Amino acid sequence: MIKDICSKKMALVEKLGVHLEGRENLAPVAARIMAYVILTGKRGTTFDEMVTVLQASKSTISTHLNHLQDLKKLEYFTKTGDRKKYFIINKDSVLHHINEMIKQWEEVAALHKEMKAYKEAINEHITDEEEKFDLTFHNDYLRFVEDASASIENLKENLIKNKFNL
Amino acid sequence: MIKDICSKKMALVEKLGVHLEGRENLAPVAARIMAYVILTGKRGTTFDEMVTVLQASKSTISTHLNHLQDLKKLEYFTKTGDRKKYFIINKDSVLHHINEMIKQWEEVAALHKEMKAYKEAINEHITDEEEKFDLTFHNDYLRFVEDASASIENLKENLIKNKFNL
DNA sequence: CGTTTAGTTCGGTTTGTTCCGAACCTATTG
DNA sequence: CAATAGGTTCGGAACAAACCGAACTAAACG
Repeated sequence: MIKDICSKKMALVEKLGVHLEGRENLAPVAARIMAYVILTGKRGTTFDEMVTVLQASKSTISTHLNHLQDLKKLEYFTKTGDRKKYFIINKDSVLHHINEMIKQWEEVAALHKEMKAYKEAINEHITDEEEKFDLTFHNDYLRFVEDASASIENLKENLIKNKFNL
Repeated sequence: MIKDICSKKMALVEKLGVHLEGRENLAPVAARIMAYVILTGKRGTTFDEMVTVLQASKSTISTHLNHLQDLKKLEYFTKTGDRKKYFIINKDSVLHHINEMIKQWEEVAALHKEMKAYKEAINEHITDEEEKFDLTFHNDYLRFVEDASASIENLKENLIKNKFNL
């Protein structure tokens, strides 16, 4: 029974791990660390536990663990009279994630504006209307990004509100 | 003057290229191909032009070009009496991109639901309330994904409408 | 039929990533 | 002070990716 739950957990670690590898651009073991921490929850998980359960070397766990803390994805708490670190996901990782998204979209928008400006500059030197650059692609994309940013911004506000109301 | 515009173009190709490498998970040259095609616009660009301007081998261009077509990111048109292919970005790439995003978020939502179910199943076997899994992380995330999906879905509708109205 | 055009395919090199083991470090404990 | 706990750091092995050149193909041209 306990074994069933445990294997279920490790199956989920792998599944979530694969997902995080692609999504967050993490190395396989780094992604498994994230997955394991998420699925272990608030009780936290230690360095040694991860070495054992993820079957990776101490050096690998150490390196990735530090990297993940640098990225503010993980944090840890301690217990008095216990030198071990208990790792948990960063409390405001959802918010962090949303902020990352907003930042990325702002970048995309800036890029599209630059490309549009370039094409407009060239269009001025072209007399034949047929030959001119079509800007609808960039306009569509810019509108998409603007609207998406706005709705994410909105979500962010709601999340912050609910954090304090409930 | 023409040289200025050209170097401006190549600078943008590199900048956009770097962005696409990370964003769309493309190999360096593949990302440059996308960037160059985007910045060349509707007149289209040929195999040979890319070999020259991107300073890559025929084999590299060939492989990536086929890959990008498989991914529906690029398409081409031809001219009568001209065997060359003129590559342009897929006409509905914005829409395609939005659909990809929706699909990805559905995947994320499914994963979080699975994790939540796992934690709920374990919670039933735990008597001490303090020890139980906290589900707010998954709930927050699920709400975020649901709302984000809804607003992207909305954007999609608007884009489709505007495509036919104007 | 030989040559040119417009690519494709394959094998191999270069480059980069990911992980490991061994040695090391810094408290604490017996 | 030796041993243990809880890690960190470094050099390199193993593997994967990205790209290239050379040889090839298929259609059209002369």
